[in-house]
Amino acid sequence: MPTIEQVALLAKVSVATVSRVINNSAYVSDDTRQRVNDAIERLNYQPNALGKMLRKESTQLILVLLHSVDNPFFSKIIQGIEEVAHQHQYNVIICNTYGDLDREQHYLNMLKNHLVDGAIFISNTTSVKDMEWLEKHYPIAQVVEYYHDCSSAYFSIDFYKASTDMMNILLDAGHKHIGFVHTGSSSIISAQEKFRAYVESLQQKQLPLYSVYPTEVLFGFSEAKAQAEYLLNKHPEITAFFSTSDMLAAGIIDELLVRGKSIPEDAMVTGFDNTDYSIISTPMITTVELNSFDLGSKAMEYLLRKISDKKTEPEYYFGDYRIVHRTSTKK
Amino acid sequence: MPTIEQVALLAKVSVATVSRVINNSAYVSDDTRQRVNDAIERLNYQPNALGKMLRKESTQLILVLLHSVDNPFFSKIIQGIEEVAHQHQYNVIICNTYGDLDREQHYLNMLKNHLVDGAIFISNTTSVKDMEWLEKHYPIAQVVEYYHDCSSAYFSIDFYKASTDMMNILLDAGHKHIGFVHTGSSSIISAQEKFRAYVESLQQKQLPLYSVYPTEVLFGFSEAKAQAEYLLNKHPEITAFFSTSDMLAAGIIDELLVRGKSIPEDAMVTGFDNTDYSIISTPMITTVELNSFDLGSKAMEYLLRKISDKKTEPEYYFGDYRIVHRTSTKK
DNA sequence: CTTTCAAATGAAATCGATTACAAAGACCTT
DNA sequence: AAGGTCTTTGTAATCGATTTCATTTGAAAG
Repeated sequence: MPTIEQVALLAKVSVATVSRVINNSAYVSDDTRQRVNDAIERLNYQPNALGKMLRKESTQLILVLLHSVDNPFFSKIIQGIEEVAHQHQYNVIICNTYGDLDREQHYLNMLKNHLVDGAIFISNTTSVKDMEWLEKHYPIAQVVEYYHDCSSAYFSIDFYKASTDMMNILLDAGHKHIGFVHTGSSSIISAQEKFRAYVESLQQKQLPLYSVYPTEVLFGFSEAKAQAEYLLNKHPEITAFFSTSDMLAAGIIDELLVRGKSIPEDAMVTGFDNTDYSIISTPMITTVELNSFDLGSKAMEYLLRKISDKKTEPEYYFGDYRIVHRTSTKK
Repeated sequence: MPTIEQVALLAKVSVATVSRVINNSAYVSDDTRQRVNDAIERLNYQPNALGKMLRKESTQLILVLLHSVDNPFFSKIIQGIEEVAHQHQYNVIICNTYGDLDREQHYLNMLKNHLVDGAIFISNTTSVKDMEWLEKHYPIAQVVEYYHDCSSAYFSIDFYKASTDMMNILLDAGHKHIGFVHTGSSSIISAQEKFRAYVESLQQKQLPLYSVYPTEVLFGFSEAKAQAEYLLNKHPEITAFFSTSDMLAAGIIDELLVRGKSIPEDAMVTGFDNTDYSIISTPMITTVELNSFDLGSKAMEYLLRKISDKKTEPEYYFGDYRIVHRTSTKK
């Protein structure tokens, strides 16, 4: 592994000159430039990134923490982040936490140890208190999931409003017995807001609530199917389901079909996120589409501002969304 | 941002001693240890990772390059890699290339610049020649996709054999007109082997081939549906489809259902990878399940051996697979 | 009372780059 | 010819850690 020093030696110049050639940072005569480039070529020299980063006190690296990449919904967000990052010569590092605090802390050390210049949380496990502390010391931003009582910046959508819109579709279609299906952590803001919208929509019309207390199991087709089965056994009067993701909607649909119901005639179902699942499912699922790419890029742009100027004030952004009407609710 | 020097100053010891306390690497009296820890606490000191890495000439970082995290099939592989990596105090960095060579090269600089100790390619865009060169200079491994004429290690499955098994299911069910549907790059080994199995299975029985030349579009539901539509219009005699992924199978199924065919009575369809798509689809899809976690962990274990001993010989591993029989082929 | 060895600590080199500063030469200008 | 500017290069400090080597101290052994 050749170093800059060996290049300098071979080219018979100082390391400073080699550095100048590499970075094109100052006057170098054509002759020496040639010699240096030859030496670089001959030695197959690759500058050591660590040396550079240490000296520059900047790594041009951004950490993205998320539950797990296997949620396809996250993919577009990441693309948005990457797009902006690459435009500014930043590289993006994606790390899976699997909702495990230890693992998250472990990866967060990259931030604390200055291995990355900033971090974006797509779904956080860290407590509000720790987030607040991080916000004070490092450039960070939250995407989709966030803490309302945390001063750190976030880029999300108004889940309450979107969910209320969804509930209105079911209510306007005349449904009076609407079930709520959710699996996964109930501590995240999106889950809370969706549930709040469900509850308040029904309470305003004095309609009954049907929901199972969220299990702490992960977003799953089978879990949703099981919840739907449980609810339908207990309350056969249910004719519609509001669920918090497309995958769950698919599970509910499966259960309804097994029971011989036809959709949307006998029962309606709604999903969330407009993932591929909503198209693959038969019938296709009515769902909420967020501009996730936009959320990712907006967050990254903010982070860049924050990195270059520590005094940048945190921003709080709610992006657009639209409801995609499909067969699962459309007669 | 406090440095080790400021800690030393505050604790009235040398930086060497602070380092000893942090790393527990040599004799330190209880008294000074206490003082150092107090200073660390008071300054809220976090050691700078770059300094450490530079000196140690090891970053404990592994780069994972893949097309894009939005292919859920990759998720289990990554989990396998992470599991082993974390056991050995390595961190994993995931980077999306989107099949873009420039982007891949860009990320590969992390390897060339010694920012990571090794790399795993889950789906590579780099040419065989470049891979061969990388193999000579850095610890690398390939997972799932690989180059047969490249000496670098790989961990995959025998796609030809698995695909032949699949074809036999369709052939044994009596089908004589079987279509092949594939979208995405045809340069990857899995696509080639699957296609080879399709062709040879039919040729052995002197049966006709039905396939569209693969478009370079990405793995898509709609593209698969369009291909099925095209093939069925041209060759109404087709009664079965062998497709290279679950998502594609879902697209084909959709087209068949639109045409009023019932599955599996009128037509059969097979997928690949056993992703969630194969369960969500109605009917559920017969598919091939790989032990992806195992492939990931095996690759990571090899990489660790290679890192600690450059002379480790490359390994070539074919993992287990099993066919999951579901409604799309089961009468 | 010397010798020996372990424990405890610090000074300084080192990892591989960037960059401030200094200095020397070339080329004009007046 | 003196002074100024621009080009070109090198020396050495610096980033923040680890680690080698040397030194000191104190206790145990002879």
